[in-house]
Amino acid sequence: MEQKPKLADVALLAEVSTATASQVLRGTGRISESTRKKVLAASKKLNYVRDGRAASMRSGENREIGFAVHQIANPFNAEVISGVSDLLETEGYLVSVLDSRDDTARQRRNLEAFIQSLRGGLLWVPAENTDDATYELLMAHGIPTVSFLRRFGKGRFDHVGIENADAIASATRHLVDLGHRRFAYLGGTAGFGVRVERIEGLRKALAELGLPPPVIWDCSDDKVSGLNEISSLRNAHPEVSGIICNGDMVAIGACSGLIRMGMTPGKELSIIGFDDVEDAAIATPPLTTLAVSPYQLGRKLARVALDRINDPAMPTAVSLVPAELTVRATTGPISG
Amino acid sequence: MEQKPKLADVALLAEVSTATASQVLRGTGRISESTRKKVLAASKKLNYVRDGRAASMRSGENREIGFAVHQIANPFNAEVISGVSDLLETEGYLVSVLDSRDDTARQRRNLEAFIQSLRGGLLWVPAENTDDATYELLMAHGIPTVSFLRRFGKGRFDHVGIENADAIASATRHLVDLGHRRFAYLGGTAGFGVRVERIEGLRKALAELGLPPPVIWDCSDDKVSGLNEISSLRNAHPEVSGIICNGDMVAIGACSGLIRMGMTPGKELSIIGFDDVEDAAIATPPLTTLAVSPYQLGRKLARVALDRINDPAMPTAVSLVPAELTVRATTGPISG
DNA sequence: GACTCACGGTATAACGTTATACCATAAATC
DNA sequence: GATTTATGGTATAACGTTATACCGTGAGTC
Repeated sequence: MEQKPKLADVALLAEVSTATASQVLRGTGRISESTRKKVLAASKKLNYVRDGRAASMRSGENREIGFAVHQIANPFNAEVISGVSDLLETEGYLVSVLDSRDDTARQRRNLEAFIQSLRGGLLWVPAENTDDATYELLMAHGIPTVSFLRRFGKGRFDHVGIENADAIASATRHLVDLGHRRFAYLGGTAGFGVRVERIEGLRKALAELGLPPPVIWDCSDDKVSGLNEISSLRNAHPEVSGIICNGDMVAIGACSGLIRMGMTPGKELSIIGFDDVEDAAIATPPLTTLAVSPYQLGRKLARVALDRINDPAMPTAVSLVPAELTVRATTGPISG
Repeated sequence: MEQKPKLADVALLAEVSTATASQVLRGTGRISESTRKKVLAASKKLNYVRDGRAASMRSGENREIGFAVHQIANPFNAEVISGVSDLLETEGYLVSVLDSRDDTARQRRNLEAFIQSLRGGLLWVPAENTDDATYELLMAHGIPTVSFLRRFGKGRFDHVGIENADAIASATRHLVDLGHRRFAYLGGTAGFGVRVERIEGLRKALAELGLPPPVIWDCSDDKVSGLNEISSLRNAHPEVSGIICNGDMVAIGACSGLIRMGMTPGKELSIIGFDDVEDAAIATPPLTTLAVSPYQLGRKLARVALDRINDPAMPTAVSLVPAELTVRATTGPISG
């Protein structure tokens, strides 16, 4: 196989200068139709692909966007990714995903390597307990960055997230209407954005209704944890009948756990998830949840990123999208 | 904020040449301890991060690896990704993920953009119906590539996959021992690697036992499809009692479907999945499946890629890892 | 004291693009 | 016919690294 063709090879074959070839391929519109054709033919014949590194270095443009998530396995994130890339791809960007697995050290390594290639932008779900230094790192290197879901500090980056407090308030009202009086919040680990806001919302909603504060029960946001933790929670707090979960996966796990314990979600205990991932509707029983459309959320995120890239001087902003209570089978009137 | 510092700035501050600064930062070991310290101090003080584009362009090295998958949402893939990046990160590589969503057009766009930045390597689960041109594209640009799971042509790229035929044979024997005589293969769409090999394996295993050929029932590899298709399959082929699925997700969906229809997986019908994703063990009922450790598979994949990168001249090879029958609750003796 | 040699530093030319400024030529204007 | 003005092409200098080849200096050898 021959050497990788470069612009000079194309120019040579088309009998023009590299400057001309470059203009044709970039479509500046300054080149006559006849030479345009020659160059395009030559490029095609040689199977030319430009070296994006060189191009980006010279032009200062880079149409690659990174999406650094805390957990690639999370189906919610997977749907967000679809929304993000559908929008960005139509604008000619390439979206690639980095996974920190909520490990700050891994996240740090990933971001350091990412920064080196000076890509066009970064969408970022910060890992839990991300330290200031990592934020400084990103700030210092001036890559347009949008934080997502988990917010840190204020006004440092653009942010796209969920109206957590409002959502939780509507879930609480729903359960209270069904007769529930004692609540727990299940899932998530201490200290990070969404969970803090949600618990705060729950506390406030209960206080306003004159009800006792909720039990807070930490665990990771996956099915297995939900399955395991629900029995401990039940044993420790038998008075609790309304459970609001940090995510659908924990909620689904918790429902499986209840079934294993011989109970029925929506009868002895009511459970509400968060997100409305695809599985929520087809779980047995179908899960009552706070629905945010992850796909639409992804599109919103992409839009914010594009705006930032196109106008880096704009003041940073926070966009919150609402979550809507979707009642299915895991909530019901209190029994006994 | 000042301009982004470059190597020249570091060299200036350390009072050495850029050549020296470069050598220090790369650790060639040719520079005296005293100047080494000066340079490192200057670099730290300026918060210098090298421009990876320029470095890669000049040196021809690029420690970024792309992993192009057909479906990022698939939990199996998510676990593979963990294995891949755990191994590659220890070798100083950055792994980023591209999602084709099994759409050949999107895959094409992604790969074209990917190639432009001339990264260090590509791990690739080809989308279904990937055309020759896309393979040519990758061949032509000489990026070390390893295909994964889905094989195409022969010997063009290194390949890492699963011993599909053997696995299916053991699943078949298990079901036959339980008394099942009529089989179906559920899930996957026509014409691609793993499915072809598995169906072939099933055909052969049944033929050797003197049993009738299997029913082939196509559908996408997700829960919803499994849930929906199982009833049509049941109606169309009431004689079938042993179902082998293309993946755990379809299998779990099919089990949910059976339950909705008032049946019990492992009684009227036996169902076997493939992969052993995390959900398989905690599904209700727990799923009998052909277990491949996706994490270990990922490490194997990464290993093969590294070997290829380190020795591009080596002849291409195919590595197959076995899948092990893991009996849980969705298979049982034939009833009636 | 002339010769070799290792050591540690540097000047310089790449890598493959694109932005800029410039220069022909032909057409248009008076 | 001289002057302006589009039009379409090109030479050249960046972008920020690293590989190569080179060159002092001082120590070691005979």
